[in-house]
Parts: sequence; C-alpha cells; structure tokens
Amino acid sequence: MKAIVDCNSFYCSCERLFRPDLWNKPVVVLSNNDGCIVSRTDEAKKLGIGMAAPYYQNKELIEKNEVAAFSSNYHLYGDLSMRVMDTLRALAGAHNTEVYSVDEAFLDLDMIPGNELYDAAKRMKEITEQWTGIKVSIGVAPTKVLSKVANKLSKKDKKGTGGIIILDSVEKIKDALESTPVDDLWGIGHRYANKLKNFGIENGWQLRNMPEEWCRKNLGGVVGVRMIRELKGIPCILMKDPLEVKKMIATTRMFGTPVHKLSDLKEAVATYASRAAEKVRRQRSAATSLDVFVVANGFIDRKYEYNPQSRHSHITLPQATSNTGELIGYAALLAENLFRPNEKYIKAGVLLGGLVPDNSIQSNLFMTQEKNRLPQLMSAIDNINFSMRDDVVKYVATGLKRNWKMRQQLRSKRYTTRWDELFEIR
DNA sequence: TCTGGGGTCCTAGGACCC
DNA sequence: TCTGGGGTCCTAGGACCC
Repeated sequence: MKAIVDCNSFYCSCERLFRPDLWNKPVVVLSNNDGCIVSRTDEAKKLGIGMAAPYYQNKELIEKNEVAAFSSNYHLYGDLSMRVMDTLRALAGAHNTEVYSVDEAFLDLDMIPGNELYDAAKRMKEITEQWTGIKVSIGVAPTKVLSKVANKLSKKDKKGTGGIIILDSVEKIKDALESTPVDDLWGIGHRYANKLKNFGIENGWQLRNMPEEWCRKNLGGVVGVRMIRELKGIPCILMKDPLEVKKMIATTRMFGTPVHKLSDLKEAVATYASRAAEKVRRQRSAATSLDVFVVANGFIDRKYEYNPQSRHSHITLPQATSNTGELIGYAALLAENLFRPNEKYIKAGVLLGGLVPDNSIQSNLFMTQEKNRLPQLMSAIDNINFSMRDDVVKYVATGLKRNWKMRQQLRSKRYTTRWDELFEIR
C-alpha cells in the first residue's frame, strides 16, 4: 500500500506556527510579487477566497474580514518542509519515502500488515504534528492515484475522518471514486476534464470502468493507460528513487516594475543565472545547455493591456559547466540578442538544461591552472553565502541596486534560518 | 537518385503536477 | 481566467544513419 502525507494549507500553517494570535483566524499567503493567493486556511476558504485568485481582486474582502495576508517566505517554508520530511523519513524509512513536493510525500507502506495500517498512519500523523507543529492529512490506498483520492477526501471532512482515510477494499474504492469528480483526480487537468465531461464521464468510478484502449486514444497515450490501471488498483506509477537528481533547473521571476533598459534586463538575467547555477551545484550537476526567455508586455492603444509576448533563445554550451561567471556570460549574450529597444519586459528567466553529474566534466591538460581552480572558488562562495546570508558574495553583473526586484511587502520573519530574525519571547 | 525499411537522436510543444 | 515559480513526462516530427 502507498500513502500520501500532505500538509494542511502548508504555507499558511508555517506562518501561523509563530503567530498564536492567528491560530483560529483566516490567513492567506501570496505568490511572488504579491500577485495571487496560493495558500488559504479553512477560515479563509469559507469566506469565499478562491485558490490562485488574484490578490488585488480580493483585497477588499481580505481587509473587511481582517484576513492576515503574507508574502511568500521561502526560507521559512523550506526549513519547515525539511523538518516534516525528516520526520517522515525517520518514521517510514528513508528508502520508503519519496518527497513529492514541498508539502507532500509518498510513503511505501508495504511492510505494514493490512490490519495495522490505520494505527500506523495515526501514529505517523500524531508524531509529525507533535514534532513539527504542522498538521497533516494522510491517504492510504493500493496505488498513488488512489491514495491521492483518499487524501483529498480526508481533507474535506477532517473531523469525520480524523484526517486519515484508508482505501483497502473494492467497496471503499468504489465509494471514494463515485464521490470524486474527474477534475479532482491526480493527472486529470482542466483540458482532459472537459473532454471527459463531453463524453458523459463525470466521476472517477465512471472513468475507471472505461476500456483501456479508449483511454490510450483520448487521454494522452500511455499516460491514460497508466491512469486507468492506477484507478483499478494496479500500481503503474512507481516510487521514485530518492537519489534522483533534476534534469533541468530554472530561475524565473516577474519584475517588480516593468524593465525597459538593456542594462536592467542583463542584470536580472545575470542574477537568475547565478541563482540557477547555485541550485545546479547543490545537486552536484553541471549544465550543457542554457535558455533565456523574456516576456514583453506592450502598450496597445495607449492603454496598458495584458498581452504577454514571450521569446526565447537557446545555446548548447561547448562544455558542461556549473561556473557562475561562465553562465552569466552566456546568459547576458542571449539577453542582448532578445532585447528590443521599444519593449517593456515584465518577466524573464534562465533555464539550465542537459544536466550531467559534475564529476563527469572533462578536465584537460590545456586548461589553465586558474580555470581548474574555479570549482574551489564556487564552493567557497557557496559556503559563505549559505552560512552568512544570501548574496554576501556576488558577481557585479547581477547588479547592486536591482530596481527590477519583485515586490514582497508582507513578508514575515525568517524565524528558523536567520539569527537576527529569531522568534522573541518576552 | 528516392527507390524500401528500418533505426536513433534531438527538439518543440502539449499536458500535467504543486 | 492566466495570476507565480518551479518541475516532469510523452509524442510528433525533422535530421540523419545504414
């Protein structure tokens, strides 16, 4: 059996952890640039604040009901996520734990006898909540897709289910799938959901009973076949090896205010390149390709209209590298190619792809000694930046003023990762 | 030269996830 | 409806090989 453990309203729960005054109050957390709402507590959901709803459209509602709103504080969420995941690894075994996202993990529970599953899940839930202060919900079923179904249902009725649902019989699976609309299934997005509804398929049980070949034809080939088998309880989406590394790494951001100068654009792109390079080094990889993209938003009829135009530029690197200086050089070059004088840019990004293990980088006799020492320079910079704070050491190309930086006006303190922002008790 | 029947590798684009 | 910043997997089509 597989379990999915999911933190309830994760970003909001992190914010509330250090704010007892908000424990029963509505809270929302905003995306970067304070653009839209990406996490809501139950109290906020009850007020009718939608998921991914634009912040400015809900501002009135938020202020009227004294909803606490926060900018995203990734230092805090990242650290608390690590605590939750470490706890789960301790309880289920690291090799049985697949961290699926910042607030979710799949657990392989095959070693636990069927009649002990509920007690085991309950114990995991209690210990995780006690050790981390973050509430979780658990769904258990024969396959990943079904465990997600169970998890979703357990969240809908936290009191009735105790935040745990186990689907361990055909009858339970049937009941669960009948009350799950197709668009709530993991792997069915809005496109497929609409398609299914046009065929008169509304819930998970109806989909489960469709022929495999029909799914192959209509739901993206083998993806559709896997989906239907998973619904039938045949595991097709396997647990991932915890040691797997990423194949591409990106850093992209909206700008706080639109950028129209090439110098600003290059600064931003250099900053994203160095951030991406850092992430690449952290997983001991090197990139063999680099992409830069920009999104321009023009004035139309003297009116500011949302009309994003994106262009991108790609380069295959002569040699795999994770060196910030080198990557900034290429990124700046591509940014220059993309730049047009009369455009305003609202967003840009850098993607590092074709990642290979960094120990496979060929060093050669003809490389200068200086170049051979660059990895040491990089790790020295990484160590300083990690132990002190972000960007103590940075490339000048990334800018000093950074007037394109995103807005984050409502960010809470980084309680758990910065000495000078510790939680204070008087 | 494009006639047959394979095969591989790469990229772009679509669909999905949180 | 497209608001945010990440990612993954799959397929189709082109280039190239024998």
